[in-house]
Amino acid sequence: MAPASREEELNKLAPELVLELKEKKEPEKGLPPLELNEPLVMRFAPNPNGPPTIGSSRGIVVNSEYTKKYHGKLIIRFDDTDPATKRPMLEAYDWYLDDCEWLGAKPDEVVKASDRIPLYYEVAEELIRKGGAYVCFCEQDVFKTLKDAKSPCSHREQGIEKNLVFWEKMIAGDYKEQEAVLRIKTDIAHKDPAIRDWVAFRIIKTPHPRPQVGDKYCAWPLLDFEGAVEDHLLGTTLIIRGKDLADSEKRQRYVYKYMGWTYPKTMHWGRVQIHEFGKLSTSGLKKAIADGVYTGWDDPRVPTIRALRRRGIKPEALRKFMIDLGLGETDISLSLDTLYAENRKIIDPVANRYFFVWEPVELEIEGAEPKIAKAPLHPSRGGLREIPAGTKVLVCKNDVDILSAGEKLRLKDLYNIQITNISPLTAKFIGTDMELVKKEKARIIHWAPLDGLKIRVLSPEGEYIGVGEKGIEKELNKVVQFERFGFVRVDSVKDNWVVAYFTHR
RNA sequence: GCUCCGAUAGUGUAGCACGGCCAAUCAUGUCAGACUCUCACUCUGACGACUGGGGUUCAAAUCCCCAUCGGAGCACCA
Repeated sequence: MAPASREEELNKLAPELVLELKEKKEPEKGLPPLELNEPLVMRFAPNPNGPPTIGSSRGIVVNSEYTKKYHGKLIIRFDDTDPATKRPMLEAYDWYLDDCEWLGAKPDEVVKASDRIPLYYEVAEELIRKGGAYVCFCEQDVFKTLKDAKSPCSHREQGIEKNLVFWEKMIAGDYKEQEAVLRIKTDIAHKDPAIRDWVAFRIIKTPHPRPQVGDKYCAWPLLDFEGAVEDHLLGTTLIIRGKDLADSEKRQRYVYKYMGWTYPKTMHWGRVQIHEFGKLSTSGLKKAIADGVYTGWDDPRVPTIRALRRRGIKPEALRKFMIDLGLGETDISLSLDTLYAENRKIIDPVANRYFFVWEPVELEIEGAEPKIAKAPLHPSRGGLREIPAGTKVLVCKNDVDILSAGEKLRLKDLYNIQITNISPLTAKFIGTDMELVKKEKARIIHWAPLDGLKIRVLSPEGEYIGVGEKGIEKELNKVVQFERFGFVRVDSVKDNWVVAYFTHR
């Protein structure tokens, strides 16, 4: 039976079933719905060792989307507990807050772990008293060998009193780096080696970059401990984290069990790799910027939110892009095309159009009088721009390269010409009507006046230098479309030069 | 070596907890056409996927097992 007639038949027999059929087909768009039996509290927890990247934006957007949707609370927590190897950048704290706000994800609460070290010390001490943690003096490789053999080290059962003494000495700074750590007692024979007696605190004598903290502490918690305590203290009810941190939950649950706390719900997502940027770590970027490979954290070739902003990507586009990715545990490798398509839908209706000629070539037109072209600022909204054309104009080298003598062309919004010579490039005026384009299918190219504005466009693929029509300088900080080139954001105007950042085609 | 995940079109995603509504959704992409004084936008159409093999079942993308492939953890990084 054909589906149509089947439905008809069913309609006769049981109309209510047809309705049900239609209803169930409607899919839930975007993020999966949450089943909540308590108020939602979520946190986004970056290490501010660089500015937020496109990857960070996924965390920011998804957390904020859920807390908005379910009237929850959004916390940003800076996990800045490593003053040495992943040293925080002082400026990055504000960059995060700024980019969050730009993304429409202003947090309800901001917490810096480096302000809260004493709280972690309290929990550590309690854990020691409960017999859930011990100070270990084993060298790293010695402990690893024991751990791999599922054997406890001699410090594991040294007793609570001793541990308390050692711990006091640890936080007092009596030990050197590498000399002692505080371990959480889990199950030394756990089948998963990643879980066995993990380190909660180590000694770092490098001062913290924040002047408020400086050299106040030399026993610093590791992520698993700091995160475990904070998630409880902050009342987090749902954690979304990367799959790479999935084992954290198994480790942290030991702390929660000792302390009698309830572990939050968790969700995970896979790694994201972006075709256009490849594998770039924050530390790798930092080095490349220091080496002068990139001009800074907002260089258009760099995968930071700041760079995207500078290029004219709108926050709504980035949000939608990230939400549509959903919450898969699969590692994904994606292209920014979808983001660009999303952004284009937003900017196309509002971006004014201008001519920009890159790699300009002079074209002399015989028989034409100087004229002022009147071109629409936008194809469907009102407004005209005026572009003066002399007996010479500039055209793109790309267009010239495929030209042959005798060819007829339309200079957009100006008039028709016929090429008389390629080098030097000359043409003659052959009229103004559109018949040429309509009937003879002549190509239409854009152009720029000889005395136009000098323009530099910075794009991920490199730099374009050329000339654009006057008026572009009035679009500072706006996104416009350079016709037949693409969208750009006008970044600066000075000394007769306009610098624009390429958005996308 | 040990331990965890995951696998739907080029890309991303829906469907998978409760097997039949799936001849598999949506977006993006590509191609073709329409519109247009832009190679933009918009519109129309086409293309394109359940990793493989077994099993359970009347029925499997969905449940089970194995294989393959991919990712991650086993740090005094986050």
